[in-house]
Amino acid sequence: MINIANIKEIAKMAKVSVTTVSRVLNNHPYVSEEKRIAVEKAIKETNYQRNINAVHLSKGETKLIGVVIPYANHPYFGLLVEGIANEAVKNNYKLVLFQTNYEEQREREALEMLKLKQIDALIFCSRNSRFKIIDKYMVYGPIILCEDTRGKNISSTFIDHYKSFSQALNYLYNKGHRKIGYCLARRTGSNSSSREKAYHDFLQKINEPFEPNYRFYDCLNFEDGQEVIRSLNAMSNPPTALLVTSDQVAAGILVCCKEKNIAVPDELAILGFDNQPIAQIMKLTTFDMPLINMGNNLLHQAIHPLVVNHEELYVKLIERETV
Amino acid sequence: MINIANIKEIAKMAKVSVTTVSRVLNNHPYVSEEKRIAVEKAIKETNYQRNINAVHLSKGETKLIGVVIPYANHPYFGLLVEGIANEAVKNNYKLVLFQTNYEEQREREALEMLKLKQIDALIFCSRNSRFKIIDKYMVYGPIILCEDTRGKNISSTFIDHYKSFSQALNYLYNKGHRKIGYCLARRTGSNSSSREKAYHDFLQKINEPFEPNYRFYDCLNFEDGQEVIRSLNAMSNPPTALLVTSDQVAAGILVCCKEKNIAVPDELAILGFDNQPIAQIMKLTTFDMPLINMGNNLLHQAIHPLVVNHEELYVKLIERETV
DNA sequence: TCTTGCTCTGAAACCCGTTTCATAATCTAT
DNA sequence: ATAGATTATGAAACGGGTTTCAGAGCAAGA
Repeated sequence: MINIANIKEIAKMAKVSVTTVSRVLNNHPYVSEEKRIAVEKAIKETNYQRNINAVHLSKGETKLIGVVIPYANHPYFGLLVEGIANEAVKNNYKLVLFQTNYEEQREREALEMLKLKQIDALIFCSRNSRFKIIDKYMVYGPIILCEDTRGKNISSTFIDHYKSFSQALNYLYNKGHRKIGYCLARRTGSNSSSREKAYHDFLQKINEPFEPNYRFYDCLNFEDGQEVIRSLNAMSNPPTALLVTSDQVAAGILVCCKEKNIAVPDELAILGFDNQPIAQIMKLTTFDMPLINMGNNLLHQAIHPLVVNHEELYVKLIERETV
Repeated sequence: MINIANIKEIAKMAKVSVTTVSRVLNNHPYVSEEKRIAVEKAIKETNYQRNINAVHLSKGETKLIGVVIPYANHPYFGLLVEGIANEAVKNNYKLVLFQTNYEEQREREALEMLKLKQIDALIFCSRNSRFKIIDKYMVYGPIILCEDTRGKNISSTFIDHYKSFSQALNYLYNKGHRKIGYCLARRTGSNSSSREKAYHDFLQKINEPFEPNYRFYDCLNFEDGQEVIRSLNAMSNPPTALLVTSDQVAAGILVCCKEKNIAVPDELAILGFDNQPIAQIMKLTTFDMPLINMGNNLLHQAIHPLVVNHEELYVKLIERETV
């Protein structure tokens, strides 16, 4: 029984106007019981389905939320999207996924879709485009970021990475570490900058020199741990502790340590981030990040764009055996 | 400069009919150079953008492809989606993601969106609904599956899991193993069934008894390896080799083995599937699955639904150190 | 009794493109 | 020279809903 009827036919069948049918469909008040029942009967009999594109055209909304992520294939974004998706289901929204590989062109496409009203709102889980560009598109619909935007006119759910990185550094300091390195996913980006700033401020506070070699970038996946250990091995004065902003990478490092007989945590302490399942099984000390929660929240902000609000979520230290 | 103009205004400005504007927008032939330039000028001046929802209503297509996955947060589906997404970008399509957690209700929503023409085609990376239900929706648009559908009237890109599982079993057999267990992601599903059938046929062929304890289900993530090793430890007569249909799980098992001093591969051989990065770093022997490729192909079939076609892709053994 | 204010209803305007059809002008081939 | 194809153009129909507006019926308050 292929889709056939349109609202006119329903109106004819129920002997009412299309307006009344539309009212029934949208649960408007001011429809008499009698006519409502007649319309519902006609709908049932014809197996009528609204043409959703017509609805979109009329209403100018699509019930679609854009989600920008650099890689679909990474547990951090996996969890974030999971959180967004679950909340979307609850609220009868669907997601349009933009996998960008951090190409600005892809991000621009997402923004353009917002402009064209093909999506109702846009969530940036991570971005490469400058803020200025994103700002230009804010008139077209809600845009939500997943980074600290306090002081800016754009809503977000975020973790204060300056704060949590500082917390992590202090934790290592209290465990006696003075030579601390770190691994970041990328060189640029709001979150990375916050962390680097925290690092520099920390060094200053404890009065230790800045060692450029102690920084590692492009640490994204399990396999990136190899390169870190390789570099460490080549150092005459390697760090005694490593802050690793992804449990995947931390796990990769850990495996390499075992292989190369580097004692963890005695020779090298490893502190992860995310508290992914892999951290649990590998007994990784890590900072729990409420990613699912964060996803929930992001979607909520996207569909209830009442006011600009910045929602901070907090990390929690999970002590296990690598520090 | 908020969106303002519509096609009528452009027509007025360029002193042509809306039809001609539409022709220019859609690169129809039969527009004189002169008018084409006038229209393009008006478009540029007003910064005109087509209302995409009106286009959808008119054309009955959306340039949106639905992608059904159970979990966003799993490397198998991550790679598959990555492959689909990359090909989508190339062809100017966007993806609508349906994360189902294997709930039929979610799968149904995706199918309904196809019916409502809110998406042009639908790709099932994995499904829970019976084939019969999916079949009912095939009149509404292309549906592509990621499983062996040969003999069925529905397109797919797939790996013959019967074949590859048999290949894996034979490989272990030739290495001297007779007591072989396996870990699957779920109890039901087309791929799992093929593998179980391969297993049974293999046992019969080599004339070994069927040992129900050697089967493990719900092995999806890294942490699920723990439970497998726990069970194995409690067995008086455990398998000497394990076929693990996800490198994540295999890696989890491997880590647990190290922890419990189970020698791999001497005491327990582990054979993974997928050839994820984690397999490389952990020196896991595994079957490479062309997931990105598969994703590319799935999208291609979705947007070029000319005829029913079943595209088989092949696994490739990667010998490392766990068998 | 007269106003005011609900409740209920439908005609018509609106959202905004695409496509069909009719017509005219200009070529091409016989 | 003439039938037939090709190029070029716009009016109008179409896709299918939502929303505005005007009007009718009826009840409550002044």
